[in-house]
Amino acid sequence: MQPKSAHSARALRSQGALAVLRHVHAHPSATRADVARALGLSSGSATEITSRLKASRLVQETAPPRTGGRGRPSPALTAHPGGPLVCVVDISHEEWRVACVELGGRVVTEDTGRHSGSPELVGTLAEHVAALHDRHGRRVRAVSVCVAGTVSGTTIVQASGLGWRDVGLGPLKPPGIPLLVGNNASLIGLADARRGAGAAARVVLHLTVEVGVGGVLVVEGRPVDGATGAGGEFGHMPFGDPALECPCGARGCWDLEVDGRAMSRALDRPPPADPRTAAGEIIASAASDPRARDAVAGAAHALGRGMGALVNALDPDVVTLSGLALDLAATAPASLDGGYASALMRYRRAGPPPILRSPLGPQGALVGAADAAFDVLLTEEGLDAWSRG
Amino acid sequence: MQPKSAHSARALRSQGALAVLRHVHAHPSATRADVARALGLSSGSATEITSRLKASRLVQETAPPRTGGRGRPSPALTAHPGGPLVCVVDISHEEWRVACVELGGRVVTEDTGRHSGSPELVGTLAEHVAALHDRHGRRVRAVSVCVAGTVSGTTIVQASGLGWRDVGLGPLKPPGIPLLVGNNASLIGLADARRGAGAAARVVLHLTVEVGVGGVLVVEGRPVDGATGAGGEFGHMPFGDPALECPCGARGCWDLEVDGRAMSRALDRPPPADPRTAAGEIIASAASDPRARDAVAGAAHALGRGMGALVNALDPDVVTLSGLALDLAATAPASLDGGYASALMRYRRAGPPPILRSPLGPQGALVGAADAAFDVLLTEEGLDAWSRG
DNA sequence: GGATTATGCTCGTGCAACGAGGATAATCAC
DNA sequence: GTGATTATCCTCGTTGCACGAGCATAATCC
Repeated sequence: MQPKSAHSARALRSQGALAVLRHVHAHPSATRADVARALGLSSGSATEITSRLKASRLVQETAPPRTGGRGRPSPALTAHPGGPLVCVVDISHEEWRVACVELGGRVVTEDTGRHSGSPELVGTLAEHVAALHDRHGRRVRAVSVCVAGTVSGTTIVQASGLGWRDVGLGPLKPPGIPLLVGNNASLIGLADARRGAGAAARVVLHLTVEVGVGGVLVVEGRPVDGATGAGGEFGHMPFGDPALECPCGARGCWDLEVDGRAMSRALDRPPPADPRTAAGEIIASAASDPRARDAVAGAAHALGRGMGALVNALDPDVVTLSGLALDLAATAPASLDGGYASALMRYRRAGPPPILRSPLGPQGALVGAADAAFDVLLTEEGLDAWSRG
Repeated sequence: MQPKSAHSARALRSQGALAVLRHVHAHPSATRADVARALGLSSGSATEITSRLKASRLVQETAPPRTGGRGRPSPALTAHPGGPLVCVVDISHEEWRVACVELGGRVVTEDTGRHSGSPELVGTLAEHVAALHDRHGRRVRAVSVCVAGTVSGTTIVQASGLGWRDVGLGPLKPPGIPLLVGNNASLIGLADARRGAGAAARVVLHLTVEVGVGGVLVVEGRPVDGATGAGGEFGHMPFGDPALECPCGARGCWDLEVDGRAMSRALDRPPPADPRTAAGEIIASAASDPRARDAVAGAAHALGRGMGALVNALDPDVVTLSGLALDLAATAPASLDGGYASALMRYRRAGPPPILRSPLGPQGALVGAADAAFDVLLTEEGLDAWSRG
């Protein structure tokens, strides 16, 4: 399908404003002069566009940040205090978070709590979302959910860590605003590719290990997340032992080779109820216990092998890691590199894509989810809708 | 990396023309009214834009195609007879082709020949390209090469079918115009996703089998071909037997499970010198020979399994097939489907992405290579360069 | 406190597209 | 044939966005 260039006069009209707004979102510390330079705008245009954006309650100009440089200081463009907000919901392992994020990615409000894994959590979260919607009204423009599991559209089709299957998140959607649902690995990857270790690269492959392995390919800042948002479920490629059946229903999934389940198996332990915690313990004990060290090395090797396979297939500029993958890489770097090299096509071995560590912490997924939502809002239609109100 | 919106007044100015030109390229039979409707242009704008494009020798308006419909007939927009051309070079198995393709994808001239597999072929092809460049002068705006092998930038790093390794295609580049090199599977996939079986889908996974298996993921008409153009080398993911070493240097490559080498192995035959031909013969003999039928079924099953794994990871709307994959699917459909279903995550099995047959024949790669080049030409810079001449 | 440097604002200009209204070119019905 | 119908095309005045030159402004440097 050829990209249908949505062309119209209206599209042209808002393009300058849109470009500025996107830049402000991507570079929260940018000054007005920075933006003008980056976008190739004349100072006259910058004046006009920013005044329009200010009038629309989208950005504000704050006092110059006193850089100590010469010349007239340039005001910083930041999110307007009455500007659009994204409500981000994070459903992970044993915790949930509901936050409001403004343009630029700053978290404005955040609620957290623990949960037992019951799908009734969805109702609780819906109440939190509704409360935020009531409080901020029209300012809340989208709800973006980040889930530790496989998603398809707005449904969680499988979440090994939570024990959920086919849980619809429709109840989280307030009427009239979009609901987005994404896998946490994909969203961390998105944030990392844009604002973290992958920021300088055009094609970023991000991988994360928690329960199983996931990730995403990000090309020029756009996540390659497939038809339903399930793209990036690399953990269910059969890089592993064909004799092992995965909860997903397939066999030999890579998932089963790299996480707490794999390491427990290598130690002849029963499958852990909580693979995430088990993995953390085994990795921690690797410093003193040779058997644990071997188990970690095995997982790191399997991670490296799959990484090499994905590099062969997807040809990224860099590979970035987060979650337990960072611990595996730190604890057994030689095994990871060995597995990586062994799986790469020969021609790649001389200069393989570097493996970088994501600097984003646990907030990464939140920022990614907000970014995904702002991608929808920072469009001609999104701006139109905002201005009409 | 956030997409750096190349914003400028000049960008705005050419947008309408660009949108029209892209539409004409994607829909060669479109009338002027079609284009205006598809792009949401007023008839006044359409008049202005087309007259500008005609003046720039980019399109011409031909006599209305007498559809027999009511109302005033609308002229058809087609490539200008003095418009830009792309020189396409196809290096495949035992043949080469050098063609000129105009806007819209029509092949204007075509030379073909056979070759022995010697890398000296590059020099011969360079002469053909140079001859076309002399003949058409400035009209030739790009050279786009389609290779049956793994490419990185403008170098063929490995071509099992040709026996080449690290062959640079720089000599094919006339000075001052861009040289693009792509893998034939990726380019067939691009053409198929835009103009073939995948035209209606947003996310298309294309797979082709010749010697080994290759393909590409195409999202909204854009190929996901990685940092160096090597994206889509799915054949070198370890879905196969870890004991087998691939010419690429890795082990267990999927490549080795689905082509003539795999089927010969299943028949206890020695590795064929020409796996493509061997595969054709074995598939042909499957009608009468049960052992051949089993060998074909094995390859089809392996193809299906890998396809399922890729669907898990990439989440396409549809999967399209070309090359020998079509023959495998036709000869052993149950094995293909069985392998596919077995590798899919359970939640996908109820409604898996449909497997479609590519209607594009051997011209597919040519069209894909031309499309890839026109993607570069149908940009603000490309149009600027054309107009300046 | 003046020189330097960098940025912001004003204002006239230009371009691309819009939209309404009339002109044009085919088919259809009789 | 001839008029009705349908669909498209062209003309022209208007609009909105951005440009760019010139001047105004606000910091640091010496």
